Amino acid sequence: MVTIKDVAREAKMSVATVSRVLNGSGPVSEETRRLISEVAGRMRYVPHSGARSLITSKTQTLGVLLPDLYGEFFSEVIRGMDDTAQRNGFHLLISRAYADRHGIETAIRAMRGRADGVVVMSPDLDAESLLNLPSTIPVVLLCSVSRGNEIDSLTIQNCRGAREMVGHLISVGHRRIAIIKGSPRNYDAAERLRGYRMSLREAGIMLDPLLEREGDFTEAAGYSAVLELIALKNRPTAIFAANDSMAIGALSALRESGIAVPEEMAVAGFDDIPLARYMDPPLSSVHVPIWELGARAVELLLHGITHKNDHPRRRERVSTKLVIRRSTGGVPAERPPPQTLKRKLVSV
Amino acid sequence: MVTIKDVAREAKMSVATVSRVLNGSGPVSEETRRLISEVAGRMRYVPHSGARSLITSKTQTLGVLLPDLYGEFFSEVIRGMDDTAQRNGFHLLISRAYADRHGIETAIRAMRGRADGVVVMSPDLDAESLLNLPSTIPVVLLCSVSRGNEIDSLTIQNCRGAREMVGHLISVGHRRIAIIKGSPRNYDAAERLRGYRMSLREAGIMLDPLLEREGDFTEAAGYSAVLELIALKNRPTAIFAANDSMAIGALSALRESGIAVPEEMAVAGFDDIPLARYMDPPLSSVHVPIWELGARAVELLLHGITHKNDHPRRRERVSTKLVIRRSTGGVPAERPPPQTLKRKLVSV
DNA sequence: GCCCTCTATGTAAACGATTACATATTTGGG
DNA sequence: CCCAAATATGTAATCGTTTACATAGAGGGC
Repeated sequence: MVTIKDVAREAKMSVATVSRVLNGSGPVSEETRRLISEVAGRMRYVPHSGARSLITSKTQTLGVLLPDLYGEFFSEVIRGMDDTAQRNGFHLLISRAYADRHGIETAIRAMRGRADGVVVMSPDLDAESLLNLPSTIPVVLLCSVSRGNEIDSLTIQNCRGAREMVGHLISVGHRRIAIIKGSPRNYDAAERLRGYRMSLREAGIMLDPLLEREGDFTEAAGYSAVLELIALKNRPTAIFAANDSMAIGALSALRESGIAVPEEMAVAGFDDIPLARYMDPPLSSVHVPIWELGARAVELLLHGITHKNDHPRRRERVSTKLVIRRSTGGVPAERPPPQTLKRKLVSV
Repeated sequence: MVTIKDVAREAKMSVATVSRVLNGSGPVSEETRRLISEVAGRMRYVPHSGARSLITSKTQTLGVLLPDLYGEFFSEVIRGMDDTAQRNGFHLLISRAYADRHGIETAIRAMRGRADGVVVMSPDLDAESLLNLPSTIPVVLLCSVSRGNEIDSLTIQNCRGAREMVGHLISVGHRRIAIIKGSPRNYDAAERLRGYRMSLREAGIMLDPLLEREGDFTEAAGYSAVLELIALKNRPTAIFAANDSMAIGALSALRESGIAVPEEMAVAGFDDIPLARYMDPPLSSVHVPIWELGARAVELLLHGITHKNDHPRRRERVSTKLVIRRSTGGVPAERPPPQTLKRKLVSV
């Protein structure tokens, strides 16, 4: 491997000068600049980032700790992070970690000397556990919050989004509205449940425990929850699933049970994954700007890094948007004319 | 930050001994071992991986270069890679790169000193461009092959999978079978097209250029391709989409046009994404073991690394499997009894 | 008691860059 | 023509590890 010394020798210059040329730091004559650039290019010299980061104590790398995430969410959040990181000259070191405190600590520790900061996504961790992460480098919490105010955090406007969707169901006439919940330990799921209940209470509708079914964000969970719901003596007329995957499982179960959507049962989801509009009927959902979520998390992290982790902590939420399609009935279907269809779909 | 020197001073030992204890190398007395472990633990010492990799010239990190990938594929391939990497004590440095030769070269170069090897996924790049990647570290090509035999590569059994699916459509009686293609520059897409044609030829069916429609792997492309196909004077009776996303777009278009699937039109996809079984009707597809794809790519890369890139190059393909559901008709629907449903769904 | 072989530990040289400081050369003002 | 300032380049310390080599003491065979 060719090092800076090799280049220096070949160009008959000192390593210092070579370094200066390569980094554009310090004064160098135009002549030397050209000579060294030429030699370095010819020898295909590439600086060794490990060595560089040892002396500068900057790695230009961001760690990302993720739980087991499936589908579009994972891809899109990473896309947002990578776009933002690259634009700022950073790389992404991605690692999946067990969601318990020990797993996270180990993973964060392994980042020492590898990353300048870490985005930790751990929606299933309870707030206390995250209180004192043993980290000297900046940390941003994604989709969870710590109890204290020690860590920057970024979350989805879960509660508001759920409240609006349930509010919409109520506004088109539903009174018996079921929810398929996510895991009780999951922050997003808990917040969405809170929004559901809040909305019902606001409309003066009594909460019915029978209408709150367990789920775990998988299609299979949505499927079996529906089987239970339609077996009830007093069936709901609408179902709000805490995410789209479960809503899709729900649609599938309703279809097989011969229950018409939205006529006999309205269905709504959360996330607005790209496939939602291709369901039958197209699925109403709460749109989550996932790319922005990743992008913003990295921005927060970079801010922490430039301020050497000595900055007022922030707590932000990205806002959601109601997307009403046919599965909730009551409102004209979203069906753009064919000629404009392609562009619109791609842009969403 | 606490360094190995701090630990040495605190334990009144030399850095060499501390290093020996921490790495379990060289002889140390049981007493010193305990003392140093205790001190290091108490001081929360974590070795600086940058410094370590500088001297050992091992980073314990694998680079991953990906194009713009969407949905389940992206998540799942990374999951497979990360699982395998972690099991071998490696980390993943993930970067999205422009798919042109220059972008890839730059990205690979940026990996120097950061990664011990790189997995490059670049299905849209032509074979020649990949011929001489300027890399001293091992490279594995994913979903593409280089013309020479200079680089390890791993691909999907695209051609065989497509051939089998089209063969199945033929076996249930179809003669006019359309294909919605992927981008012509995409390796997977080209191979799937080849399998489609091969299968038709084997059955003595004339190829009809009108039945080969352009696509780009998006739902929108599938949607509009179907609108064109059903406008033909001599409609096909079956549609093979080169991936599931386009098949889903196709289903949506057929539904809106009031064409019954599979009675009036059979539809098949490729990839077998988890959602395929939740479509209406459940979508027949060619199953691709995505996790295994990622896992195997990392295994190949690790092999190259341990052999210092001086090993016979391999060219492997992961095998696909036909999954027939209702959208192609002709065969009993896959609908497991409710009680076993959940387990089965999750495991797929 | 001598020498040889272990075992346990320390010393110091790498690894490949950056950069403070020193030195040499040029430039220009008076 | 001299000296200060500016410019260009070099020398060497440094970052935090690993590890080859050196050293010192302990144990054992003769």
